[in-house]
Amino acid sequence: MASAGNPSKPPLHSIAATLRRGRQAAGLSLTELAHRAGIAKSTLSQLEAGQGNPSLETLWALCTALDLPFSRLLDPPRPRIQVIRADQGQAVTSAWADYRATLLSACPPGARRDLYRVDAEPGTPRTSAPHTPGTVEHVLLTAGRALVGPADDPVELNPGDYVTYPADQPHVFEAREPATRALLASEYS
Amino acid sequence: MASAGNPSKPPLHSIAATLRRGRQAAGLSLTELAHRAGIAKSTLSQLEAGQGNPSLETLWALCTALDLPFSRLLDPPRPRIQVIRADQGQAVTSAWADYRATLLSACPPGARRDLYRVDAEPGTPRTSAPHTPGTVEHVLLTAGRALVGPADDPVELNPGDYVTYPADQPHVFEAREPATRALLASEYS
DNA sequence: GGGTAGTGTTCGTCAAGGCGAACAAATGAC
DNA sequence: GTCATTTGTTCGCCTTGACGAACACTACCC
Repeated sequence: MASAGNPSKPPLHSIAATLRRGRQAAGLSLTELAHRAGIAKSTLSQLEAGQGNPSLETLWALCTALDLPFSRLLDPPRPRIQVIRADQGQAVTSAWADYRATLLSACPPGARRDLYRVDAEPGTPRTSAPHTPGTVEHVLLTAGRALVGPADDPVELNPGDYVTYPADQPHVFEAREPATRALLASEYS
Repeated sequence: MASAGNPSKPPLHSIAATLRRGRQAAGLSLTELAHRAGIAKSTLSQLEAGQGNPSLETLWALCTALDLPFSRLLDPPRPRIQVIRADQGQAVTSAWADYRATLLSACPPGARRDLYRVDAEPGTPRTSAPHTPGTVEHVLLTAGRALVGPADDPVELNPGDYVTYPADQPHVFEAREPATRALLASEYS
């Protein structure tokens, strides 16, 4: 069968765009980033122009300098904040058993989602500094009550409620009742 | 200033191991894979030996030939069934607020996780046919009680308990109390 | 105006990666 | 046993990526 010629080209332009966005988000000049990464700025310039065929060392140096996970090199754009209340969302029901599954969020290609269980008590709200660019958080409240979301526009959640929001900006988790619990998925890639 | 010298090296040996495992899993000889990927077998040989500094084109060609997502190049092995009870797991606590986050599962590179909310009632258990190979499910029980996991070895869960198990084999979700709820993450790629 | 300190670009040089042939080592057919 | 065939390795040649200087350009200060 021999699929000898493989015409698939590496997504150079995606990588170029990712690098440029990453660099600008970090507030670095091309010269500065090249210096930190230990590569020539000419190399970086060509890369951001979507030209060439960079070596692993070059890509890796840029990733570490930008504090980007390597797998983040080829990625898409952004999402926004969204709430699905406990009684909302389109559910998939089972024909045989009394079972309802509601799709809260399909995972975007290439993304990674770490899963956390959160236990919080009323008092000082927990405010998080912005994570790396592109990070999105998902919260499903399982018990209690909480104010969750972007620091400047949080959402009140009751048990069963779900919210997703960009986490590359300041965000907050404030328990409103004792023994508040949630599942938190941090999506970052 | 000037973090000029960046001593961090690309994980060449991880990539080498991944490539070798991928190739052997596909049942390909070094010659055959090199031919399919359109690269010289000498190049591939050196790569699997953990030497050199491959170019993006080379790595990309190998990924497409092996049908591996690019981000999967530097990855560890596989998971199995695991339970983290409500009071278990190592938590990250906040210095200021009464907030505890427990990492349940870090997402493997290249994987995708769809998030579902499940509502189930006692009665006939819901049994699922095996999903595509490599699929893993994560369940965090939020209310009620349930028997969850591989059909031949399910686990009893109480609120706050977490379980993960391979879903490319028959598995079950059986509510043991009315108004049983859970978050289900389906990890499949 | 000139001078300076930034920006990101283009160019010539050099080292290094990729290629293909030649190689050794293991296996199977006869 | 010999002859094939396939395995993965090593080697010389050539292409090419990375480097660094020189470049054009802008902004700001004096």
